[in-house]
Amino acid sequence: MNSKVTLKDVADYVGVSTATVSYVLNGKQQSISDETKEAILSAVKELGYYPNMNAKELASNRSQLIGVVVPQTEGDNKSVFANSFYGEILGSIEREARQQGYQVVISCADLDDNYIRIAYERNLSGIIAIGVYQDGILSKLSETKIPVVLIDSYCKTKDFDNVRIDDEQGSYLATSYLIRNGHRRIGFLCGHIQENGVMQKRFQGYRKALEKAGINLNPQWVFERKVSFEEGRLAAAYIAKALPEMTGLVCTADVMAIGLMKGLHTYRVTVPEDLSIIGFDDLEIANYLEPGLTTVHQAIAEKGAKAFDSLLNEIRGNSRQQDIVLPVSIIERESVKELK
Amino acid sequence: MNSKVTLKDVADYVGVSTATVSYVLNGKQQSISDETKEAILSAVKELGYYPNMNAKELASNRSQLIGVVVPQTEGDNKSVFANSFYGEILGSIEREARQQGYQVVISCADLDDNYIRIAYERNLSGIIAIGVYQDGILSKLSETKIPVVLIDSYCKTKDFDNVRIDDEQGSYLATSYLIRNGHRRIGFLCGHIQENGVMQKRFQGYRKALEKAGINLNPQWVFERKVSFEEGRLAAAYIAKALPEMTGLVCTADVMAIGLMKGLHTYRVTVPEDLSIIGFDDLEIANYLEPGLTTVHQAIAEKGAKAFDSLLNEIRGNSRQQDIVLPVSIIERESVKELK
DNA sequence: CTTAACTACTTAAGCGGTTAAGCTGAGTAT
DNA sequence: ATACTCAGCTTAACCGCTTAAGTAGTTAAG
Repeated sequence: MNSKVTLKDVADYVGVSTATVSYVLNGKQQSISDETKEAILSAVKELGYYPNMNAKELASNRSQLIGVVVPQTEGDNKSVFANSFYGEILGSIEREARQQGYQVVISCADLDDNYIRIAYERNLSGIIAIGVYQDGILSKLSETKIPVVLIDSYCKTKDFDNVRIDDEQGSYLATSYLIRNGHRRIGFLCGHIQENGVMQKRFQGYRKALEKAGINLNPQWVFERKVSFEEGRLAAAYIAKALPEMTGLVCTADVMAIGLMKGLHTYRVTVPEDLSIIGFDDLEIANYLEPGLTTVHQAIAEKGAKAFDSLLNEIRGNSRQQDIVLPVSIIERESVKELK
Repeated sequence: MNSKVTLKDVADYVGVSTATVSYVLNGKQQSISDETKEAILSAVKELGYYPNMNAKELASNRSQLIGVVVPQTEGDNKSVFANSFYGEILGSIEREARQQGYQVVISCADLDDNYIRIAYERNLSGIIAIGVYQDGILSKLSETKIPVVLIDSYCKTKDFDNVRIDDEQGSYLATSYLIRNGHRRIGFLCGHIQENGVMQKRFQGYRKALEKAGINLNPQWVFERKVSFEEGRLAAAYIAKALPEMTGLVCTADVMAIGLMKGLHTYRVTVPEDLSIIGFDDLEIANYLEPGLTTVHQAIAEKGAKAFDSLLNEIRGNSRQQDIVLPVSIIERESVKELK
């Protein structure tokens, strides 16, 4: 670990050229005698040589760096990583990347021109972007030819792989679950539908499930707010007013459902007696609430892992434009009551 | 954004040497006429030139990359980023870094030799490491001369800045709060004390507060477990047995307190009627539970921000070996009952 | 005995920047 | 007229590595 042992130092030490050392270290096609190989390898150990990645990447025009971009804010001013959903995705991407010898550079500042500049400057070999809903930036990204995989994105631009869950199905299952439990007057608490493709799909699922059961959708019972604990809590004021007529509610995010449950307490409405609630995401915390939150499960960590797999494929020049859809399922806990 | 516009391209376009362009772009001391400056700047725009960071860092031997290292696992097999405590710190570091033109490379694999290698290879200009309790690796890091700032670390090695809260004081406050509320038979649920400096300090605080109030510490009521929701839940079995004698409990992590509350439900013990609980960290979720979790607040995001500030100072060659201690305070919610 | 085909290397030209040192010509001092 | 200064550049070495192309020595084939 002595400062600055270079390839040249190793080469001199062994008495060969830097090219030979480079070939040995990178296992290229060149034929090198076993003696020389061993001599080089042990010199590397002895001298404590480590490659200079900048030089390596500059010379080879490849890089072992990938970027992960998350939205700047979701709901409030906190970093989105404070939301364990993003944290878990990030963690699983990093784990996969590390195993493959890649490092992860993060940015919590949305996918914007600034980020594209960085990706470009750093010669990132790939980008994973979470929750992008604007086509504009994607077409710019497309020009850079950097491999990109999106997570939970709904865009017209179809140049990229996309890993997501079946959002519509999730919402459909959630709504149907309430219906199966005897509910017919079911509300919907969600993020802003216009700006957010995920919310659009989930709204579709809700709509279709109602339709199939012959229930009219009541627009008064669709509550759009930002996605956060606090906004969920604040929604309680409006939702309480819809009671007792409304008996069930589909929430498109566990965080909103959790905030809501807290907020409802103020209005003395208890879950699930006065209102059945079903969440979405199955965050770890959902299992530790009282009552436990019945919710739509998605394999969060798997999303990250799958995204990295796809990215690696693209980096290696394989496949393109896949839409990878992970399954969802209902996790039954205690926040939904069966209506007789 | 056309592929590979280099400094040379800009220089040729304007009709000057690459040196001149470099001087203009980096604002160095060299005197350059305004005309030339403007010509270069507009050529940069026109051609869509972006520097190649690898080349830049190679030539200048500086880098705009910092590393953030978190422990591999805490409690269970999930990525620690799923714990919003770490997520929030990471987010705040990234925000600060971005504003200063730095990028953040993450690693969730503990601070180990492998990471030091990466730091070295990548020429990281600094490292922020969270929750390091082993001196061995720190002395190795010390040799590399890379600026390092630790967060929540308690190590003998005093070569580095350390940002933390007053853990002992936090625990002391928490315990005193229970005492002030009439509790005298107070338990302690914590992480493994031996392996974890933070837990040691918090245990001290608990001990001292009891001592000051003339209360004997009952070792039976000290529950050591891993720090996670699930381990908190599992602890309920043992803690329930200590009731009704024990009336209050200090938890050294909100996640444990939350898991515990869930677990206690199974044993039909209610909080705070049957047991008063005070947490530690003031995670966002603490405010959205029912009952709201009374807890020791720490400014999590600020920890990250302060750590980056310190790091930047060191990178710039200023100050060394500061111990930055952020304040703690009690947030009163509803999980503690006043005993008559 | 040539020639071809290997093996086991070396040479050297980059990759895209930085930066110390040098050069040039106009302006000023002597 | 001569020397000095200094603004405004240029030159070129270098950062540490990759890699196409070349070379020498051996062995096998014709």
